[in-house]
Amino acid sequence: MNKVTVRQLFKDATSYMNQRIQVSGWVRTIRDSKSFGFIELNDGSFFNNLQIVIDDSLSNFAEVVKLGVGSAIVVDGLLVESPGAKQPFELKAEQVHIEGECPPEYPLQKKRHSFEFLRTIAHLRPRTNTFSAVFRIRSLAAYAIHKYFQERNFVYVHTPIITGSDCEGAGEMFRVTTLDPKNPPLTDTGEVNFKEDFFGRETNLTVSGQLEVETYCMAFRNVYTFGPTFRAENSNTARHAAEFWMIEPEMAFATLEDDMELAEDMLKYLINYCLEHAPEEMSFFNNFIDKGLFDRLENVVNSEFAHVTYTEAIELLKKANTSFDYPVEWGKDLQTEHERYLTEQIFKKPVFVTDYPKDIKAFYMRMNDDEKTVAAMDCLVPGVGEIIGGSQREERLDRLEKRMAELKLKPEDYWWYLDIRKYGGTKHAGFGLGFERAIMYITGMSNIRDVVSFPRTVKSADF
RNA sequence: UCCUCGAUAGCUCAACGGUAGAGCACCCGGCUGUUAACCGGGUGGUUGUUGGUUCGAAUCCAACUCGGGGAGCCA
Repeated sequence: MNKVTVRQLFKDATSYMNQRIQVSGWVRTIRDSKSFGFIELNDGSFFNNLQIVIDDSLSNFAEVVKLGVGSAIVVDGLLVESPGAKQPFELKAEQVHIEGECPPEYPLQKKRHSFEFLRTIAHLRPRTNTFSAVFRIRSLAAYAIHKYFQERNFVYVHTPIITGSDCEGAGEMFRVTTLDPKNPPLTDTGEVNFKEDFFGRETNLTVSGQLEVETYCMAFRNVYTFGPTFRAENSNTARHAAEFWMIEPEMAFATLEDDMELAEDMLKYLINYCLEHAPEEMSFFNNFIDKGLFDRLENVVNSEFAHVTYTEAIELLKKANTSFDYPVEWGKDLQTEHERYLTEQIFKKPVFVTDYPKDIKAFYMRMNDDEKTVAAMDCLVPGVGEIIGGSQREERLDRLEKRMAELKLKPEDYWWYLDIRKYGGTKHAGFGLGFERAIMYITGMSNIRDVVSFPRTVKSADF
């Protein structure tokens, strides 16, 4: 028997029309009458279901009709054109083999469930329309990111997950240790003695691969990391997870302008790739998750991103005919409401805000000639706000050391990072894109917990 | 961490100080082209936890737990 996936059928129905084929998958719903019935079968290969027509000529008709939603079956039958309006073709079953029954207590019903409930059954939710679509997009997007960078000869660098650099400054870290928490070895002064720990020092899960990837940038010119990162921040929002993936490209001999060009181009490529390669899923999101999704994505893909300096943005916000909850003032970071006003009301498209005051940005960002601002950029998009943050890095050793001293960072903790400036340093720039936030933006899903297979958030690490 | 809303049947919700209910799911029956199938009947509850107020609490109060939305921090 010719084994076929539902994807093959939908992509090339004519090759299989009026042929005897075998499909296998899971029952999404059964509608039955006295002597015939219909099964909606999803085989995982494609977003849409295949309609199976069954009748009492089947030896096990009575048994098949009683199958619960979620049952696994293998069907032999004839592919025919469907008289029904909702599907182009259907499979007239000649034999239905029951692989795995699904009892009535199966939590998924054929009606809509709340996302909150589905989070409690994260092991079953990929079987629903929404999560099937989300995780196929997530898979495609991950591939598209590699494809984008590989086609441009960026080298993929696996930066470490366990890191000994405890001062990346990007947030609270998760400790990695094999010491017994009830009885740790102590030093003479009564502190925990990490010299006796597995690595002989304090180690943590990485909060960013940037510092490490910068070192490979000085060897391969254009590089990127794409992997998990961890933040032990007590952030309780729909946009934060303790474990998330980041894309961090880094380019040598590049300026902030090159950096923004890359960010804009990559974002557009990513969106186009998903629209092109998962049209069924994307239409589903546009119809059922976020009615304005296509308009928003097309606006991003077809517009030149706006550019504005932080200082100009402050002026624009001060002139804005709106009262903000937080005051607009040069030197203070832009609040969420300010960012959204800029991108949604003033520019109505993605916008790069550049050249922030040095005091609200990281130590490694390149000092501008005005000595007050640094060559940083945030990319703000309508609907979400900040999606990308990047900068040109400070390549001048003396300036970097001076800045670190101001911030009371110990040079010995960064000896290898400073070496990069010492030995053939060049100007370079990069950015970080939160993968989950990109997926949220592309799908219209509004909670990060619903774009991660098994999300880890504050007080929650089930599965 | 702060503000705010919420937790009632397997799911989605109603009942707002006086007998805990509906739709869906599930079970039984009917139906020869359904598509969130339809029609009839039925099963299903320690009202998140603990304590308090009251003749009486799902309902009012307090604490806790968990969840939603917003904010901070950020990606």
